[in-house]
Amino acid sequence: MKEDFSLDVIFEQFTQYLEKNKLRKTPERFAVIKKVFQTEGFFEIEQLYNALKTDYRVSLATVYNTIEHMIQANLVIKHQFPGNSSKYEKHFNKQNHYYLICTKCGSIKEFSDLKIKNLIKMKSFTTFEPGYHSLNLFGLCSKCNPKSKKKINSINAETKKTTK
Amino acid sequence: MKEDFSLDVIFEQFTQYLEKNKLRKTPERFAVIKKVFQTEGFFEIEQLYNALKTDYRVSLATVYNTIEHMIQANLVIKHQFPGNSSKYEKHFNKQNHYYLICTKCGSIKEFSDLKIKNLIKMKSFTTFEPGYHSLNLFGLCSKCNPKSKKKINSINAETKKTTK
DNA sequence: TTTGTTGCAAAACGTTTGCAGCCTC
DNA sequence: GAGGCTGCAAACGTTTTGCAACAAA
Repeated sequence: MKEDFSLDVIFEQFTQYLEKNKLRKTPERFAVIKKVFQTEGFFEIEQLYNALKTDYRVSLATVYNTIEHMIQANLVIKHQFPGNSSKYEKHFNKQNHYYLICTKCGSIKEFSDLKIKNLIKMKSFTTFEPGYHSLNLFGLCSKCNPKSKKKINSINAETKKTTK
Repeated sequence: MKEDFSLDVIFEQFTQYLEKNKLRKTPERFAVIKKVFQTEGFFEIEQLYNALKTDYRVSLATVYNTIEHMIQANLVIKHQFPGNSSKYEKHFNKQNHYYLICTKCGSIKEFSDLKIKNLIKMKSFTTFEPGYHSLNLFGLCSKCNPKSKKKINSINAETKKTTK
């Protein structure tokens, strides 16, 4: 799930959000954003906080606060998968999110599918304005599936191939 | 999202699960199940616990414990929508779950779409065995959408119509 | 100067755990 | 009878909150 972005553009987008909402441009906020966009894949708050602490003085409360703003500004997505703590993910512009979640071991694997994506995007509603969507397929991963000694009759095995 | 079920069948399915796993058939467990299947829509543990307490002596721990077994037995689904506490839903046999979630007010509305459902069900994976899926569309509900004084150009407004 | 934002620590909250006694099997 | 299950209360881990000091506007 590669994305093109430069920190400048991100900062710009966030600055606009801050100004629009009459919020202050504090160094802490930009430090958090920078770290988030340097992080690959999911991250948890505690993780991010620890990473930040090493070269910057921030409090947990500020990290939570800033992430919340980033969500509002459409720069971060919050996932609440099975497990104790929420997972977050950077989210440059609108994107969609497809996951295979193992109901036994909890492992999460991303996949993508253009046909599904387009079909969902086509759909419109009378009173709801869709932004992004996320699709979770719950099931058993290869490790947890008893009858999986390599499944052969896959019609279209396109995990991690269809992207972009 | 109406479902046909009788408590007997549910009890039967759960009993099978218990026996298969060498677990005991305690009255508490059946009291929890009964209450769950008498509940419409989502519920939270605290809610369920309070409802049960009025006419039965159960502990919170037992409620959590039993719900966990019901999930394993495929009788309950756990949702972790934005918000503090998990939401649960009875789940008789395999079903899928489609929601419109307002990113502003957090309201959740169910919808369904046969085309999407079928397309997703068609998909197969080399190393993953899908069970059920859930699709979350995040966006703005009518109340929170500034430019929604009744949207007219909806191509196919089929919320709550496609459900079988 | 004003007032939003910060760090800190305490509190809150949902959920999990330990344990003695109970009850299914 | 043995061992899984219960209720209870304490513990846990994440997230939120209150507040005085600080700093962006």
